[in-house]
Amino acid sequence: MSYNPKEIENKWQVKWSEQQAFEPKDDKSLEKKYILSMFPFPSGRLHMGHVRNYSIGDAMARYYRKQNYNVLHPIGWDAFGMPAENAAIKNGRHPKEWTYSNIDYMRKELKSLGLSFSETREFATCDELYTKWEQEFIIKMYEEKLLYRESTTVNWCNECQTVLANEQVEEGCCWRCDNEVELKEMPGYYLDIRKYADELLEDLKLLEGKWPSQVLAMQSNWIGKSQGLEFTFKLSDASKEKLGGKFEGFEVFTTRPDTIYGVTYTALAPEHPIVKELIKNELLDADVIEKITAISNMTEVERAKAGKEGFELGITVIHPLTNEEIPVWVANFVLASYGGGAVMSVPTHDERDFEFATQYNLPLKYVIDGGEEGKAYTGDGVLINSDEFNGMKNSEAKSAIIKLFEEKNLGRGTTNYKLRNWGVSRQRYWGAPIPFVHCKSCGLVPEKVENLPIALPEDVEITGEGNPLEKHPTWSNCSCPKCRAEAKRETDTLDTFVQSSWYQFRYATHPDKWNSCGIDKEDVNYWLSVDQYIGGIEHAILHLLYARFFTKALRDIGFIDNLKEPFERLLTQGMVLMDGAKMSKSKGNTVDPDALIEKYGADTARLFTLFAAPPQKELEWNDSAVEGAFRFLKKLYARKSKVTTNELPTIEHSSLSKEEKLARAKVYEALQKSVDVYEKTFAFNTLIASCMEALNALDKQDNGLVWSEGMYIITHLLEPITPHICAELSEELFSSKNLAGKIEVLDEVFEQDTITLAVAVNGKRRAEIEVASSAFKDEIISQAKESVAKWLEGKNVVKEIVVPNKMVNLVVK
RNA sequence: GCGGAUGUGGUGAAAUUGGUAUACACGCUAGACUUAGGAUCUAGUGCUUCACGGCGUGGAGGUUCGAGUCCUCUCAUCCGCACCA
Repeated sequence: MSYNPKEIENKWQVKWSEQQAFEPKDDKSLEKKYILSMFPFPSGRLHMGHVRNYSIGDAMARYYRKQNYNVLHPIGWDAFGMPAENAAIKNGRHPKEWTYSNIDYMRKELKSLGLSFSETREFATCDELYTKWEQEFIIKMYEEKLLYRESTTVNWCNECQTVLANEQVEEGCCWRCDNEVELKEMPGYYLDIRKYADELLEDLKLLEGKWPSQVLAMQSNWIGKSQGLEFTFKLSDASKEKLGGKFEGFEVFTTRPDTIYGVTYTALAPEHPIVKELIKNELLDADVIEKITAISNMTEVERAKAGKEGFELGITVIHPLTNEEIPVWVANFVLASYGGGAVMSVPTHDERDFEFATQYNLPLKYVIDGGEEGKAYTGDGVLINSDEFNGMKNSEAKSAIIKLFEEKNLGRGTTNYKLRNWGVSRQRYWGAPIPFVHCKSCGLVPEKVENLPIALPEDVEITGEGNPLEKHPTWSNCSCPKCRAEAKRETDTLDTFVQSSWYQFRYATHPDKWNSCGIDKEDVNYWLSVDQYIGGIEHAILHLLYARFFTKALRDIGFIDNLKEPFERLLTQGMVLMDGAKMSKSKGNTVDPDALIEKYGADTARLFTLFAAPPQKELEWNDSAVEGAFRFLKKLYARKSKVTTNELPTIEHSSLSKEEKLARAKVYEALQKSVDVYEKTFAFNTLIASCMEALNALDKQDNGLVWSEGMYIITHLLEPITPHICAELSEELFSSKNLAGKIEVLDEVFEQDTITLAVAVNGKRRAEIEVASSAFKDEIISQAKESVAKWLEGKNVVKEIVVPNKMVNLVVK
């Protein structure tokens, strides 16, 4: 009978499901492995990226399960989010119905790939039971002051009609719909991730060598720690008066306190309170007010593209050291959200300040020696024009000047981060409701924990205009949990990234406890951290930063014990490409996993995915290479007729022919390689190649015992990659004995009677010799010389190098 | 501009500590079997040369008996961040 993947795969998928073969065991004394592939968004159908992600994770999970580890390999659904609402708008389907029916379909697709997921630990993040516990965490975070509500400038996507977190803005555009993001002032809820900035940065060190360096670098840049001086510029008396006495001055931050004597102007962000005050009281020319307002209404991208623009505000501040009067400007490049929204400008030693100063003819004052006139000098040097600090190296002056500020109580050394707090409010329906109530007398009040979950109303109208929860006639009506007066429920929902920040703990929590707690500490102590996490690089900052933060926050508010990092090791898989471009529906260059499985079977799909490229690299799709993978499995299946015994045979190696010995050596080479591949390098492509080599070598001989041993080991090795065909062959040929436990490597198979050595003259390969493996160095050298006599004529051999088992190099003159 | 990576046949890619560069697969060429083949099998396949040979891991140097691998410089491509004071 020839290879029939459909029949085999169906048989085993049913069998595994019946046997509950992939459920983790409750016994906590067992050694565990937690293998996690990032869970999918239930978009409707699997794509090849999913197939790759889950094939990699499944190979690891199956490998460890076979080594008798207690393996947790769960799957679930990252189920809230915009696309569900878009489907509602487009096709009139309810987001909930759309989501759960997608899940049902995709669950079948996953099953058809033969993935060894736990079935009992599956959940969707839109399950009310999941929402319930998440809301409890949110309330606790509010009580512990990790969550707060404030009104500030936010990123607004008008297409999605919602606020976005900083991390969700890519080059000034919405991560979902690519619309340009606007800045808008509005209230929202924030998680204080900045409180953890330093820990998040420090703990990246724990992940070195375990996470891709690229991801570590990206996170480190994103956190963006910098050290410097923070101080207040006091307003001149006249300016104070002009502002009605409402401001004493404003704070600035600089990483270059050594250049402080070179300050010739200061600049404020258009959103700065002082600027707003000037506009409010019409203390600026009407056309200037108009222009500043125009800047305020620009998107970030527009501002960046616009080039530098600024206006003198007609107020001045006093330099804290020189007491000089310094003009204050407003400038479009000053960010409201960093360093207090104000900068001290030193055009002589900062490129950006220089450009602005040149444009508006502002004065220059050089304070570090070494540059040229008419240019900004950003290098190191000795201070000039800086009073008592003249002659000091600028690297030393940095700390000396900070010290002076601190002594005179003018300012302080401080650390600043680019990282901004995580805005988690979304003005959308399909998300977890933020469990708060607005009461006229009590203000913002968290819902009582016993009332959770605050569930979404089912009867909503989703039009894409405005917030469906806000427009719902009755849902937001409630009573205040504190005073019982009539109150209004919060209609914002949580960012979907909140759900994916703690799902790794939910999987680890035994399903029997899912009703009684969100996270079980003991279960988490046993299963976490995740031994191997696998997913796309696109989450390098977003999800992976949030999940790290959430882990630390949940620890600090008492929901988990002393866990530092959730993901011990991270593998970021490369994209699946077709014709050099990412597969996408709009480009029409997709491969449908269902069709692929229908034509070749899951094993071929999995084999090709792991064979075509190492997992970390991009994978270029190639239809005929898929055929090649299929051909190999057909061949493997056909060779079952060669097997003559149903167990691992004992073979007397020395009595074998050359071909038989070579075949055994190839088989054991693959076995030897497998540990490294499955546990360290994940270069499944090389393991598969070794198995192909082994099968090719077996084909060159016809010893039944050698064949039996070979098939026994090859099906053992490939089982994590192509589980169905291997399970089938193992059952039929070896009563599945080869799929339990380890197989020991036999060193004797690598021993050979003769060795082939390359002979090089002056490093250039000239000949090959065959010597007895017992041969002494002298014998080898004389034989080598003979083989390359032609190149030695008339020359002196000055050095002879023998590399054992490899080559001989003769150095001649 | 800053940060991270990657450059090896026609293609996807291999290559412990520096030790026979191109394993494995695709593609291609030729042949066999076939009514036929997008099936299967066999052989060949880095470039160059009639040949001996020469040249070959982006480029240029260097260290070494020996470099894809180590060092210096350089070029190209990809990814991320980007007026962060």
